[in-house]
Amino acid sequence: MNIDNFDSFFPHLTSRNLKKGSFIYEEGQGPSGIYYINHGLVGLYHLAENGKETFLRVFGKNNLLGHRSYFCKEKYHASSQAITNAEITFIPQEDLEIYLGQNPNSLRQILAQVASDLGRSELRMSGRHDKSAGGRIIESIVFLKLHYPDQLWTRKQIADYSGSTFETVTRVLNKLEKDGDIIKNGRDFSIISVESLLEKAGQY
Amino acid sequence: MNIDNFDSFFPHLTSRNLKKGSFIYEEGQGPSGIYYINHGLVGLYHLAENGKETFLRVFGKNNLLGHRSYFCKEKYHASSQAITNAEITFIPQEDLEIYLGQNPNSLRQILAQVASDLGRSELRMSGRHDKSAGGRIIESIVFLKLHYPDQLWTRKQIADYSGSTFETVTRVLNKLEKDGDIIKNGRDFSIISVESLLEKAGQY
DNA sequence: CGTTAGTTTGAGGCAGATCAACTTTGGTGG
DNA sequence: CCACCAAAGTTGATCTGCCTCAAACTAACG
Repeated sequence: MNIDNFDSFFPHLTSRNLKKGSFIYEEGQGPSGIYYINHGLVGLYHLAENGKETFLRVFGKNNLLGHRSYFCKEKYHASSQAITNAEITFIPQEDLEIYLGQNPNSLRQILAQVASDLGRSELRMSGRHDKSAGGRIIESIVFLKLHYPDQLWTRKQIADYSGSTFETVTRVLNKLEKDGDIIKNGRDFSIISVESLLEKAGQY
Repeated sequence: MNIDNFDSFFPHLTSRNLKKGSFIYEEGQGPSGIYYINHGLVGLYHLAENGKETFLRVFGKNNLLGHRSYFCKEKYHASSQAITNAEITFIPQEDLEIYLGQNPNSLRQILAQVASDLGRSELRMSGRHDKSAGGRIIESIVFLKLHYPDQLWTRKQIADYSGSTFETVTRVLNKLEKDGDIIKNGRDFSIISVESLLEKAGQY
């Protein structure tokens, strides 16, 4: 939860319904406010010229979106896209600043969130070199499944999150099922033991 | 500059002199305040169990250090080490909170810094997969040399910053000199044209 | 001027990306 | 409810960037 008492503070703002796959903003644009996710999932993606995608962050119910660029006054460094159908509310700069003025504690909460995300990002960056692809894939499925258990994550999404390819994700998933760490059903799968997986990720 | 009027606000705090190579804090410890760098350079490093190091961030004169962990109430996710002889001041939680209460704008400045660092970190993470080692090395020497021109960066430091190895850095540097983009003198080198380098980084 | 930390250069190997062909899933509309 | 089909997943074969290992060289400092 990133904003306290959202509904009571912004009763005049209207939400927008997004279909799965639609974009909220794109890399290079400049923010004029921030977004609040009423429900649904949104992903932040960086797309390189050569077509390679990196899945940077996931945003869910009650999360803020677009706040990083807003607070450092930069253009968006990545694009945000609805992973599921979603409902979001845009909070224009004017309303946001009034809210921040009346809720001095909220800035501290946002700072805590961004600071935590920075740590996570730096550890993921480190993992790109001090861990194998398999280890990163295991950590990624643990993260994605634990935080968003109801979501069916595709091999491509797991690959883009872990810094790998969907073929390699397939192979790792097959091995994990053979080892009894996960159970596949259809395109989805469920984790048998998080502890066992994380232990295996370290060995990789 | 991360803190306005540092000297006038904390006249009672004493600074500490650090020799090149000494550690300020280590991964896993919990912060009880933050550090202010009076002068010198400090590096933030993540060290993996298999010995691989990642050079996460550089801190220079008047920068804050250790603020990320402080504000999200996490343990340090990496270790900070003096790159040069340095002088730093520890600001205990108590003093810091008084300062923040009297300078509401400072929190916003720190948030802007952390938000900017998050963007940079995520783009570096993306670059680990959508750029070649050569491209990342070129971007790294441009960043390090432009921001800290007086520092002699070793091949190892450039490698750990770019996500590569010092042998590969050597080879890239040799090629860049052959192409006339840099001039080596001793262990150091100077950049002839930033534009030319960045263009080359994209092609890699 | 000795020492050591840093650099250079070459050779070889491999993790995992890439390419390709095929199969399965699950949603859609008739 | 079934037939269809696009999207997602599987599997195997190949290829390569750059990491790793090794050995010699050199700058820079006390």
